[in-house]
Amino acid sequence: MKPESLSSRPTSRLPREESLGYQVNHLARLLERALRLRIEEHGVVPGQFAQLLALYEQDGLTQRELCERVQIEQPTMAYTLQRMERDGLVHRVPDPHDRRQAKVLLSDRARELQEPLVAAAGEVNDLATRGLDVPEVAALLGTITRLIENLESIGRS
Amino acid sequence: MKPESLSSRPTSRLPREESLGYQVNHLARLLERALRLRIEEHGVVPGQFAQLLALYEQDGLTQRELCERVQIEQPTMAYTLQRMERDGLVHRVPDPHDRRQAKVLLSDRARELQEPLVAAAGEVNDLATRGLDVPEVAALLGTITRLIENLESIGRS
DNA sequence: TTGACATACATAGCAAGCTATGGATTAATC
DNA sequence: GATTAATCCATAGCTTGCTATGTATGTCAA
Repeated sequence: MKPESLSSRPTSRLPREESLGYQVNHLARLLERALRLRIEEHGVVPGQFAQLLALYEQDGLTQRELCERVQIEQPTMAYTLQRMERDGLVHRVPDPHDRRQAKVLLSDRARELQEPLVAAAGEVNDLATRGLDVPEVAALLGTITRLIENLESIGRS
Repeated sequence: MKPESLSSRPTSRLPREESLGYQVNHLARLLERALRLRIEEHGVVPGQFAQLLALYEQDGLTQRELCERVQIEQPTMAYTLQRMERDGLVHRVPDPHDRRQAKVLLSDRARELQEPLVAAAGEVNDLATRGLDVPEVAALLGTITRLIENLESIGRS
């Protein structure tokens, strides 16, 4: 009995329900929507969320450091930081020792949002994983991490 | 020993690595990139992929029907179909019985792309799931499906 | 010290997703 | 039959992601 990987199916058909890429994309959009509904009252949008989490861990990172931690390309980060600055979540302080870069610092408002934002993310997680037991969720996160490692390793090989 | 769900953690910290939403978003972007690199030679982009799969299953769907199958909002589909028409992948034939709608039909070129596109998706799936055994991948897809059902059910409740 | 390379950030242009809204056509109701 | 409601699609405006490219600053070597 052959393993029958997804790519070795006999015909050229590929139902969406069996397509990993489609399912992951769909899930990502649903999670983003659920998060958006719970954080918009705080004037935050999903694309700013990971940046805020990173700055809660360590404030004053540079744009480059944020890119590495959040795993977002630099131009995307540049625009996101512009919107976050516009929305009063961060401000940037030029580094006097290296005028190419600037430290990104949380505003007071952003710091006050930490609790409700993390709570909102927890709500979404709980909602999404309703009916699943703890090992199942752990297995999910573990498998996702392995896929991410697989996909990131191709750039480095 | 308490279950300790993601939302009931003691502090207000939420490492990205433990955040379901972040990890799923990250994985989705990596899968999209891997697919893009493999299909761009055929003049197709990731956002057109699910639509093509749906039309390979059944040609001549309306925009509305495509939205339901691909689970994309109607305005997004409208723009994507415009680009697909521009790129010579589909054309639209007005329905004489209901002038509000039109059937979306695959071009010859699009039909010829079915084999290589499905092969490309298979390659990405195999690459992403390298080192995982078949039950592990099946469990992943099954769990993802359950999360999708959980998140979709909130709109209907 | 200066010319070449490297690094940090910004900008342009595009894709792909969303919500909100509008216009045209069909269906339903009075 | 006329009005109202529902349906289908298009458009506007936004966010979030990407690649490609430009500009300014810093670094290093000749």
